[in-house]
Amino acid sequence: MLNLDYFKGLNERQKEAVNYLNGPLLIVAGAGSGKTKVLTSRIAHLINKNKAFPNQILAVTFTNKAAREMHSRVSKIIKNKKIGISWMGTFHSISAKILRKHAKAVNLNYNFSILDQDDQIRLIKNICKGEGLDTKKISPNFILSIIDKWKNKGWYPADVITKGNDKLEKEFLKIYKIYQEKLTDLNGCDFGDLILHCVKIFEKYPDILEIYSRNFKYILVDEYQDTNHIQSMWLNYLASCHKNICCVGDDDQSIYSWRGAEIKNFLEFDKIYKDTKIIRLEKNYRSSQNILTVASKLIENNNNRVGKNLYTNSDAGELVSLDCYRTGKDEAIGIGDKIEKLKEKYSLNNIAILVRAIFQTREFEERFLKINLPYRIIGGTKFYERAEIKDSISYLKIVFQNQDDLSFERIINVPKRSIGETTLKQINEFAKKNNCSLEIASKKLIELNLIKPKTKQGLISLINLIEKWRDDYKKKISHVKLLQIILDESGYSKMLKDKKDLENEGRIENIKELLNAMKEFDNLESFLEHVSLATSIDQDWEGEKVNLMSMHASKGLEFDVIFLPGWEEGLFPHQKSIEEKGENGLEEERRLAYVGITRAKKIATISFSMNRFYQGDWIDSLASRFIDELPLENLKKSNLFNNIEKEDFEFNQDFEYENEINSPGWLRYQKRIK
DNA sequence: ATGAGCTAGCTTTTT
DNA sequence: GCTAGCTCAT
Repeated sequence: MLNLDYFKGLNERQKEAVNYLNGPLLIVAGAGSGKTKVLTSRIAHLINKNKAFPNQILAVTFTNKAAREMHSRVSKIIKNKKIGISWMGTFHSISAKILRKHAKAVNLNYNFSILDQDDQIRLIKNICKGEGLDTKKISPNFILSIIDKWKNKGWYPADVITKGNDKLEKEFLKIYKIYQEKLTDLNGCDFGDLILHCVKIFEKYPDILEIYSRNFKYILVDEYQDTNHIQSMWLNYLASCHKNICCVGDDDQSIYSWRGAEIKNFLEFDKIYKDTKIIRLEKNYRSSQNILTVASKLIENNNNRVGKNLYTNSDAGELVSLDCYRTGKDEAIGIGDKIEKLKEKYSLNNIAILVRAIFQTREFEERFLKINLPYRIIGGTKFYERAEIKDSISYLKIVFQNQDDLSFERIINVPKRSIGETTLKQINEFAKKNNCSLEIASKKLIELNLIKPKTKQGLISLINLIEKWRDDYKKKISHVKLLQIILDESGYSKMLKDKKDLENEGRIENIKELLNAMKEFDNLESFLEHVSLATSIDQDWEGEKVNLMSMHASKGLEFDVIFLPGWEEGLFPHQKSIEEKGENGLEEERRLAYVGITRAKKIATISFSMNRFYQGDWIDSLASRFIDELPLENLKKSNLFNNIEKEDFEFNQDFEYENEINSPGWLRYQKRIK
């Protein structure tokens, strides 16, 4: 039976939000106001009231993590009922699911591959080469960003209107056109296409749209402030029948405009949907009064916002610390020392350091290794983006989908098979001329005896192996076993084992982890789908470790203790952000600061240093302008300078400071090395 | 085909 | 200071 307790833990506003079921609803949910609770309760309520079957509810998030979280929380409320909310997922995963069913409508096969950014760049580079474009003058990254923008606007190449005589733009459009053609040939699509193709299908085939728009009686959207134009269109189509769309978001936490997010969608929601009910959740359940006040006062400096008044019943709590250090290194030492003291009261897992740019974690890592303070870094290089993982997956993909040229190209000479640039070019040209896949082209070239003996041998062995693996796959060998076979027979394992350095050991570990992760899936197909849409396998939260991450990555998380180092002009707000987007960029940086501060439940510490070793040089830095915007009465300022004369400092940067010797971490380090 | 050596550029990165 | 990505020599 259903667990009806879900209503008890809600405040009046939250109850209203859960209860208001019919018609468009916009929930303006401040930081820590319990929006996930509202969303999950709402889903439970819909099911409980028999308003809809679980499969008639569409719940969209941006991240897999958020989707998982929502899933597990709903399952907890709806005990015993064995129902999956089948349409709960990210924009991309739900789009992929729809697209697999109707792939033919956009000239794809149901088993199309999904390209990640790496694949996209390689494809663009290829096209540029073919078109004689200098990739040094125009970076493929830039071209890709233009194409992405077009896709976000909902434009296929034919829809793009170029401005009169902008030659460069015309060039980009040409590349876009070829790019889309190539994708079709590859039987693949990129992340943008997943959503764009869906929208185009909805537009062109009302009968298909009807299946979905009729089915989705209720739609819920998380982090609505981060949607872009095409996602908003996508939602409009799906909500067109019942118009029961409930979007939750916080304009103050919109920090992904550089990925195409438009706060406009959020701010103008009630213009798109008539009779929109707006509910504000302004009671904060997370932070102490001091923390909340500091964050609120800061964000008040933004002009472009709905404006809200967060309040809390919590105690004033500790003042927010504002620490000034002499150098970045001192900052790392100081924060390390503070954590040493705090860890008696708080679990390390509940302490986080949030930085603007991920390279800033280095200084902390160095220090923490030295004092033996365990830490984990969240974000950084994504698991599935690691070379060895991508190689493994490319092998699997080429077995599964024989048109996947990108995968074929990736592994053709990994491990080395004496197949170099020239041969690859030859294969590519042959494939282009005969309109076939690279694999077929290779076979033909071998038959025609057009390849040098040594290279030929390598190529033949690869092709035979691929065919053998396809046989294995048909024989229903488990996908885990299949990858093991592939890695052994291709010589990949041997390649890693032969190269004995630290990095390669890590690679072998990663592959083991991959094999482990694969076990969670029933078959190759579902695993590959997961891989295409996921970026990381679940971080291990095991053990007691301090968390290091970017402020972006911290959105949606909370910790007892938060450190916010590096609040210096140029670094935060970041120079580039202001240069590129002016006032809007600055406001987004300020929202980022707001997100950072509001992650803290009990203790927040902001810091900056006067000197920083940055990009190979010592630079004098200025405290961030955001620091001037913080309310003094909620702050506790300290200068954590060392008692060392300036001369000493300049003569010897690596001087071991006296106070360092007394720090707990340093003492333990001394013990350890004895 | 492959590795050494040099140069340019350096945010954030849900999918 | 670091590193990715390219050129050039082997």
